[in-house]
Amino acid sequence: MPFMKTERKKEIIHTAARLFKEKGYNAVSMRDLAESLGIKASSLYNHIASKQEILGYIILDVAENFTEHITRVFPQEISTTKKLEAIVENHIEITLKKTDFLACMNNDWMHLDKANKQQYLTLRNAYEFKVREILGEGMKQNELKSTDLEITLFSLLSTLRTLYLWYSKNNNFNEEKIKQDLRQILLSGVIK
Amino acid sequence: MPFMKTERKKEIIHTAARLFKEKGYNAVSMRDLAESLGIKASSLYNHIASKQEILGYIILDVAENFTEHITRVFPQEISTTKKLEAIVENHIEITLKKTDFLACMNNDWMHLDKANKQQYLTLRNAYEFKVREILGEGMKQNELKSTDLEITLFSLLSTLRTLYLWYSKNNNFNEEKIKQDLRQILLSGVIK
DNA sequence: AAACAAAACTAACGATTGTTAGTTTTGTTT
DNA sequence: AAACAAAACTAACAATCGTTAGTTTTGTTT
Repeated sequence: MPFMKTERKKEIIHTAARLFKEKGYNAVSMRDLAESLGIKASSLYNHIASKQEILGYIILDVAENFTEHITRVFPQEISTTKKLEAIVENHIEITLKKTDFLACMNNDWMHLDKANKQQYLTLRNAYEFKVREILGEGMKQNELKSTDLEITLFSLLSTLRTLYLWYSKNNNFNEEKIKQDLRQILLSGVIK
Repeated sequence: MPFMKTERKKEIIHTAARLFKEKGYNAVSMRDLAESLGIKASSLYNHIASKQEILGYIILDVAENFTEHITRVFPQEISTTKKLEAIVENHIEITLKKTDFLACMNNDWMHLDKANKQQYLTLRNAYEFKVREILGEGMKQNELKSTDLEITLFSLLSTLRTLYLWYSKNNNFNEEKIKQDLRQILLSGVIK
């Protein structure tokens, strides 16, 4: 069966992400993961190098998704409001498409090994920096209310980061509706 | 030394909370905990019954703090805005006074044993229900903007729950200032 | 049918986990 | 000084952890 090269690996990683989301990285054993896939734990090592590798793949994958998007939006010559809307939209999209990966990133990034953790934190800091710049520019241009920059940033990101929790509970998750509602709640509270 | 009855136990629990906050429940061994206290792991069992007991104590303690407060505020005959302000204030206070316990509750509640988990979730659901009622009443009385109730609730609670993350990073955490800022961001975006 | 590689298996390893039993130290009370 | 209890200790247990080595099964390619 040498036709599926990385297919099985992806299957393992997605199953792992689902389990990690439910119980946390450390509470999921390789035997648990293997059982969910209908194989023995040792068979996993035909496809992956270590448990750590799985975690690294999951978290850096979704972290890079965020980085990629904001790197594209940041330099555009559009209003602050438009940029923030694009960011909210991106969070919603990733929440919908990569729920398990996102949950895993939020909850288990501190269990990454040293190299991966450093890379993750670098990406995260760069992301926060860009959002901070956008908010700051909006306040400077008098497009946003001049509340404390840091706390506004924190509040915005907190809500967006934990969106997946709310998504899991409400199955009637309408992408267009939630986009409008979040814009109203998060941005109308900030926009003059 | 039979004078300190529960003093040492509290010390253990607070140290555990600090470690759990940093590394997560499952990543902290009883030997790690003991070492932080300068004793051997087996000595812990002179004071506590199990690792689970520690987690249960931490989480239910802070959960009951929230319950107690909202049970007191909920039936008061004051405006919705005043109630929400009281809730925000309480979250700030607990964030400041019980940072480690709160972080532990947010991150490790799913590692509680069956009985404690059920009790925690009951308390949490009751809390959310009361906040939902308060928001609903405010919208009904036309005191709040009529955005989607569930998503407003989610956004509010997300920010408040993860306040401790922001607090850890910013050491210039002025209680009075943050109270005002959060009221502006969270409530002014909602209040007409 | 022979050859081959992917992917499963069995069996086991050394390390670590939470916890228990039994003993000694420590400090207070009589 | 004798008695006592709190709280430390040593030593070990059964279970589980991630992982490795070596082998067999499976399915495709020649």
